[in-house]
Amino acid sequence: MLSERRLQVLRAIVQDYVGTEEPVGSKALTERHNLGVSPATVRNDMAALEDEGFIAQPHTSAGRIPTDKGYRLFVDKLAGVKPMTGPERRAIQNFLDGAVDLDDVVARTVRLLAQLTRQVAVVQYPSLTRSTVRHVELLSLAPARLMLVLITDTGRVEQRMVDCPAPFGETSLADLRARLNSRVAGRRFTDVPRLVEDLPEAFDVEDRGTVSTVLSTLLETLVEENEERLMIGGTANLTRFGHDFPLTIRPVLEALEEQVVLLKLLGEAGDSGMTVRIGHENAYEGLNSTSVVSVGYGSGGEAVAKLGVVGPTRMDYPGTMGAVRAVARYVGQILAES
Amino acid sequence: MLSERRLQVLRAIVQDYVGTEEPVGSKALTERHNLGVSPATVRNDMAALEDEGFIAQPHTSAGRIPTDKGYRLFVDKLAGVKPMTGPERRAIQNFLDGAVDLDDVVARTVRLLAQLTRQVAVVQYPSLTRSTVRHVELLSLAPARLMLVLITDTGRVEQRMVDCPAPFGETSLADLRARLNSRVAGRRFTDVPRLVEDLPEAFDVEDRGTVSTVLSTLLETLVEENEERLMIGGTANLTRFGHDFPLTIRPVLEALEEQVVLLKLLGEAGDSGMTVRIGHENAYEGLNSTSVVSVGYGSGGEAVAKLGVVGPTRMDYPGTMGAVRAVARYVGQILAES
DNA sequence: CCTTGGCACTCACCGCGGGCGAGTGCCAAC
DNA sequence: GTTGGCACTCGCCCGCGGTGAGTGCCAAGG
Repeated sequence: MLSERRLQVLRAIVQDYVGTEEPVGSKALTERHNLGVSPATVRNDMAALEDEGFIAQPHTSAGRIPTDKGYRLFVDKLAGVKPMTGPERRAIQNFLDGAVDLDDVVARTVRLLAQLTRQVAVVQYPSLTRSTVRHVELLSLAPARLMLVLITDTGRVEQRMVDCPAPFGETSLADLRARLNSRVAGRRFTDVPRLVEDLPEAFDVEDRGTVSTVLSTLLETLVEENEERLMIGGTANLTRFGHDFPLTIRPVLEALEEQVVLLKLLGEAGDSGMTVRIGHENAYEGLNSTSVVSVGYGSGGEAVAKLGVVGPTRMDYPGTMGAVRAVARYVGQILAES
Repeated sequence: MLSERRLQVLRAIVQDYVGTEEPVGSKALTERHNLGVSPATVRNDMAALEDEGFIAQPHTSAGRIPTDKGYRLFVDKLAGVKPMTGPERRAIQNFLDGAVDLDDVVARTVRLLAQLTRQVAVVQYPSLTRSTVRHVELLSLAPARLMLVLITDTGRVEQRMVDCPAPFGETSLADLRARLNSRVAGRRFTDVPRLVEDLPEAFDVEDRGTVSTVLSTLLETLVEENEERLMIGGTANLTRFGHDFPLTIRPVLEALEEQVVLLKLLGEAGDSGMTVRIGHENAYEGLNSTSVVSVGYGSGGEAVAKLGVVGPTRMDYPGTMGAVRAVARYVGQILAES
């Protein structure tokens, strides 16, 4: 176990390195933080910290920089979450309050997060699988062609074309529409399959094929994973990444374009509370020099999706975590209101 | 007027510079292209081209690189559009054929363009203002709350909530739905205002307020400009931009995040045929070192939106133009089929 | 008048070597 | 356990000359 002071030293190293982006030495440390001990003592502590793998030196006889493990300790034990200031809070709220629809909420959230953290923001659309059905609508486009429109409680709208095996009359359509809604409106997506299971039996034989087709399309829509869309923003902040650009930035940009990767990344993060993945803790190789701070958000107490930021491992963790948490909270409020 | 050979020299310079990314000198030119003249002659020609502002040298006694004006001449007079090869064509078609809905078509198009050109791709969603109405649906969510769903011929779906001034019965709703569709289905957006103008008069006095509200919401949706969304992709290709990264790449990333800027950019491009905007021809400052190649695309003969790529002024214009044109053509086909 | 070979000149690039200084590890003293 | 001293390491900066690609100019030849 590390002594209290050594933890202080680690904290100081992380803070300085995050501020200056340069390896920090023993002398500079004692000057900028009043640790109450001499550089020599700090040197001993640093040697110990290095032995334990919390810090490293890029070259012999240069200062130390934190390792992923060092950041991990810092985040877990040494850093709090820096709360937003009052003005910041108000700014967040004002900015989000102007949103007109779900797309706009997500878009604004992305911008806001990117601006607050000066990093790349990622916001997942409220997931279908955890929300409830507000309404299901069926439109007849042609005798044997329907459009299925699904409206969720988060304001999201999904539509699908349905090619029917047989013509489907207007009265049957109205009937199906009514029965369907009476069963699923207000219910959670996960309950829908069970609720509509026996629906075809209520119809004439010649309509059952169509009803089944409609139902299976509906169920597909509900589970369809690629509908877990997300929006990203603030990629311009990647230019503040470091000095050795092209090599660092390229894989990150590539990862950001692969929504699949990002979704998996967010999915791996814990379901409750804030998750911080540091450097190599990220499964995806291209993000080995980045940290991902993410948290779930939702309209009620329950998280329906996640949002977060991607930035260099050398980031201001307390500030970033504070911003992410605050934004998630306000977005949740906005969603609950609408 | 420039002699034929001088044009050849300019073409050779552009081609070599695009290939090597390095200033090209007189000797290298004569070696790599058989111009039939000696380096000395080429030097004279280069001096003339420089006087005219088509090329410039970064430092005294280095090779020449084309100026924006030089690229302009190259594109206008010297370069053709390089057609896609057979295999490329088939690959494009295969890739796009797999799309399941409009979002998917756009997403695939972006990926495809980015991959083919190895640059940043921008695809505008088919614009509402030029397409036609396929169907308008009205759903009653609550006694005084409706949802308006607009389906376009390009497969796009827009929805709006409508708060009614007074409760609106199911029969009135069905009536409105029927009348509305019989008037606007299959019509162009621009014609809709005229077609629904007198619709409220057909209803009872107590329903007219609601009908008017619905209509104005519909009209708003039709003209709403911020619905001109677009999708971008291939930003990772920015890392191949040049050597002096951060400075070049940052403003471009910023521009790409500002959809407004991009939309204006595409909007400024000519309505018919392919448009190439080179370097400072782009109004937006951040894109002064990039060229934008764009073209309209659409389901019929008419363009309903634009797509294109953003890349360094030093790009392979014939190849890029070929790819952009080919993709636009195939996307048009896909849209026409669905 | 255009083309060509020759020639002197410029200047970016590269590799080398020395001085500088921040930072370290070790040690003896407190 | 802490501190000051001290020798050592090594990355960084800077100035240096050599090299070579490329240029502009000029005089000779078609």
